[in-house]
Amino acid sequence: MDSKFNLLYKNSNNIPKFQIKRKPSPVVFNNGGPTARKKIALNLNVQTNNFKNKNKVSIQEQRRKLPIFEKRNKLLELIRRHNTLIILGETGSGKTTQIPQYINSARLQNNGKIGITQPRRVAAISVAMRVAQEVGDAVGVGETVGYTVRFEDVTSPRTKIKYLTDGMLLREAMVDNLLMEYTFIILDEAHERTIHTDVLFGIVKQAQKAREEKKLRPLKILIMSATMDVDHFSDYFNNCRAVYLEGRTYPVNVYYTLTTHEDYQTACVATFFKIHQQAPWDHDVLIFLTGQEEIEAVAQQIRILSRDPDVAGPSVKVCPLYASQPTTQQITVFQPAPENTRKVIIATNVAETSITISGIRYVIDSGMVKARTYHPATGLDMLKVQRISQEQSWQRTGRAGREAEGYCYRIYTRSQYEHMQKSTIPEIQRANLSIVVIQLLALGIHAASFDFMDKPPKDSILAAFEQLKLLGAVETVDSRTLTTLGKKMVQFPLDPRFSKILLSAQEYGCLEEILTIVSLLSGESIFLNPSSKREQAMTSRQKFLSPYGDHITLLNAFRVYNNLGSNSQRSWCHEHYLNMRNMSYAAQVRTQLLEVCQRLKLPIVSCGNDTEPVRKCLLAGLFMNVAELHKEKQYITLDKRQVVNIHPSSVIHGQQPQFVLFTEVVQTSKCYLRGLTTIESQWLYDIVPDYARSHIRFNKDI
DNA sequence: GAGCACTGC
Repeated sequence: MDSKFNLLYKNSNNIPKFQIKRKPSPVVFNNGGPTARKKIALNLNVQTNNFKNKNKVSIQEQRRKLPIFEKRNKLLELIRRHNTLIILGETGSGKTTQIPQYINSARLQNNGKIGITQPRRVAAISVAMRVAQEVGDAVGVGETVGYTVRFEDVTSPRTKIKYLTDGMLLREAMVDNLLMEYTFIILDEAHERTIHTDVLFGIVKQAQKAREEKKLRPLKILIMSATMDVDHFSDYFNNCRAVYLEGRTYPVNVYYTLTTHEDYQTACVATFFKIHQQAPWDHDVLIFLTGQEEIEAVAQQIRILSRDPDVAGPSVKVCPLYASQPTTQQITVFQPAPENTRKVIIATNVAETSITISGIRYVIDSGMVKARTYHPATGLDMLKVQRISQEQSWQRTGRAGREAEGYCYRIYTRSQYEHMQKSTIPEIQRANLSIVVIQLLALGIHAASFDFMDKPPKDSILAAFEQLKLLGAVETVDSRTLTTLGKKMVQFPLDPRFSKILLSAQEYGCLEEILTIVSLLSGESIFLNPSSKREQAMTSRQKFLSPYGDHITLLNAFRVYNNLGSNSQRSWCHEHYLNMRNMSYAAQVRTQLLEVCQRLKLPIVSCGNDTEPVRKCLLAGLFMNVAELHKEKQYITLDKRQVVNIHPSSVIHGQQPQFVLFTEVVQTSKCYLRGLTTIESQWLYDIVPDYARSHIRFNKDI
């Protein structure tokens, strides 16, 4: 079998050269003996397809069949007795959908509301819809059961069970830090440790205490999580009680490689074909890799090899899967493969939490992930391929055991596994904290004294304060309050630098233009660049190009789009290789930001075709993001004196203006500036004189 | 002349 497998590479001469770096050897795994067998527990993920009433069993019957049902009374008793409770639930335990209903029908919330947070919008919406159906409201979602996410509030004054994104609850907390609307707050998927959930931990804990002290209506807190890190959670919540709920998962046989494999991509391909030749055709395979380019390359490789006449096994349907993919392509992942065809999904970590696919019996785990890390010392974001954590590896493994006993092939040795970090570093410890710091200040809290479950690095907090001080949001780095400007900035759902830009627009008379640019920067890129049609894409968009840079180019494209009727927008986007989804998202953001501006009574004026006010205004918030030409094609940032390059995707690439402003720096193979606008150094002296004097002169002295 | 994981307000 192994020698046969080797043959298959000899005959395949069609493979693009960048894909196979060396001749692959077969990957050898341990035999997956009894010790490798482990029944694992996972979080509940939203699975809309599971909600379908397959066997015409009534909804109530389905509810009774959930593992959680038998524990209903015991759970209610515990919830009654404890003010804070941790609920650990395996996948399919039904905790997300059932517990709020149990509380509601037992009238535990005493005429108050139950708020249940989710890290993702789709989850909040789809769970709410399902629960509304279960509750049996004739009118459906928006009555007893509702949801609130950005751009959408489907609740009524009668809503008792409200699903919302964690970011949304955080916004609500900024209006009322005691969260008086709720008698129950359920923080679901707490193990994911999103930056919002982490801040909410401290907020709800504080609200509970404050309400008790002020003899107000008590706040009950439930923390729901997959089975990890229990002690850590419990320690933080004053040693509160934790209960465990069984789920519905199947055993997964786990295999490790016997030797290390640096070329994990090729090892994944080799392992796939090993499985492919043995497993029944209807057992689908899920491969975890790190990024778009890598996924497309491996997909291509598998397609080519599977057509090789020497390869045994059924046909193969290859489905790449990553978040930035057009939705139409993502849909194919959910469609079952035709008869006698095996489906192989090659995915990033979207498939770990956000997207659940049925039919997976095999998982191949590269053990790698691409992650973003913020470095406070340089202010740079770095995107790096690194090893996953042990928790993450079990999350991936669990994807094979959703419907039946499964298999997981780990492209790393047992010893490598044992050397992995136990948990993924929480986002709050590796992110730029300026938003968190300003939001906490809006609540009168200094981030350095906030009760975090895991404290972010001191340097990150300090860097955030220094940035806020430069922007004029705080007086000093010790401030516990915001300036008048800071209070306005925090109204916007934006990075403080962008809020500052919006608030400066009045001075330059260009709020119309700035609203558009900031909205476009809030979402993903509107430019499509299919590798096969790159030339056409570039020429079709030629007319939007501005010599002043990427921001003005974005503005030009949006202006045309926005003046079109809604029925011609789609085809126009298609013609110009623009992403319609991201374009209309930006339009939605723009509407929201416009509302905030109107609330703040900012005059909505336009500067017409003059770009100078727009560029100056951008500089008012992004003055710490300026680079000066240093030598041939090389720039140096004024702020931290980093050597940087213009990213080739920029419209400025190829030109060498003396000074540029940028929206972000990302380090990949080099340090690249992305999102550029040309500026005059004199503007810096006019807008931020102190900053300009200290930084420009300093740079010249080198 | 490179190529960016994933969320969210």
